[in-house]
Amino acid sequence: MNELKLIENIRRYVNLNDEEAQTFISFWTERNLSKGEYLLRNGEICRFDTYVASGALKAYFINAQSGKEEMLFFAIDDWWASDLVSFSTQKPSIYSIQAIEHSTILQIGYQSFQEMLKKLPVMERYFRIILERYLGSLQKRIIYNQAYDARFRYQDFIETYPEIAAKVPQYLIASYLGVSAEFISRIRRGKKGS
Amino acid sequence: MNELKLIENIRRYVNLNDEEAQTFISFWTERNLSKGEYLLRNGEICRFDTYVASGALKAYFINAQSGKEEMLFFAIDDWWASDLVSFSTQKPSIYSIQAIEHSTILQIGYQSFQEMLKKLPVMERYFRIILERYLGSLQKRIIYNQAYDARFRYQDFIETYPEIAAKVPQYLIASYLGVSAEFISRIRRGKKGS
DNA sequence: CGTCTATTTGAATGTACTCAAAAGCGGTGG
DNA sequence: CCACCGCTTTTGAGTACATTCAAATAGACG
Repeated sequence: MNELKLIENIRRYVNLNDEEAQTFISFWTERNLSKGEYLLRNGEICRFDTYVASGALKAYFINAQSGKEEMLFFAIDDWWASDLVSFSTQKPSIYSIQAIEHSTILQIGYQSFQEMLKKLPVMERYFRIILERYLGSLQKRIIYNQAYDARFRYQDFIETYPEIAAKVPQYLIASYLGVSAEFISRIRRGKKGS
Repeated sequence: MNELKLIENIRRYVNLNDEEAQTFISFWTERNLSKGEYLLRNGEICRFDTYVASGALKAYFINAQSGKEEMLFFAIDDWWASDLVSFSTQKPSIYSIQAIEHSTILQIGYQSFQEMLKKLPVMERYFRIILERYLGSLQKRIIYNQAYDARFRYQDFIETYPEIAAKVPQYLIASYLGVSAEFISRIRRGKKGS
């Protein structure tokens, strides 16, 4: 069931026949995370690539000065949730990933991932596309944070990611947008004339 | 000469024998850009991957509200300067890249790039590494913009990229850091007790 | 030198933050 | 079914970090 979700996702970007899909699936392991459980902790090496079949995760790093969590991204149903840099280089991650509700994930270890790519070279393309899309979203985010005010960014966020806005508490979205939770509240209150 | 610089760069990450290096080099074309010349304009498709042998380029996008340029990155000697997303997808870019001084670059077209990868599969690895490093720098930048104040970010910038700080006008660095040019000036003035 | 661009300085202002407290919401147990 | 608890959101008041606009300097280049 969950494997099919992942295959469906992949087939949006590359062609994969049923046999290849079967081979691909055999590399992955399903796992459940309860609320609050960690997928990865700051300083650890990201040893698995993780696909989120259902649930919600947050990736954040701790501000050394204020001690507060700064959100890097969210991952909900049908998204990826790994530190791609740490996974690819097998070096320690600079952030943590934690479940914010019960989640079901599919995982593949680093070695298996390499084997899988050898058996199914077409997947190189898929993962390059995923990487590029993530890159694009990071660029957009940098640009938007520089260029636009908190109100604009908040409204853009809820339009771009309505499913996340519906699931994730506001104070986490505030952190993602680089704004205080209180200010998001004020934005929502005075949103009439938009 | 400039080709050797690129080969040297590549050999920092992957092994390439002299024959492979020759093959690789044959795909690239040298080109000169004079100050102010554009490598890419917002809305155009990025048709070349570009290595900067010497000089300095800025990548920026125009804020629709204020009309101001918002810096996305700089590329100086021995760096890459392309919109990787636009190049890979062959879709229009959302930003522009322009020479801020006379620059010498090496370029490869989209089709040639694909052929080159077929002939030299080892280069897949190199370009994935470059992509990941860029990804890491974007993540760091997002985190730092959220977490730290302008003074900290400025000081981190000049420590991390002293060569850029030496070459690029302050008002462009200000834009890169998401700060006004005037405020950077004030930071520098009051930096005694750092 | 004069011109054009870049940087600095001043004064007033604004956007968003902090701290503290109150209100809302959802679940759990008596 | 209501009371209570923990967590999230809202509200208020005071404040800070950084901005804007305007003008003065300082640098670079022909």
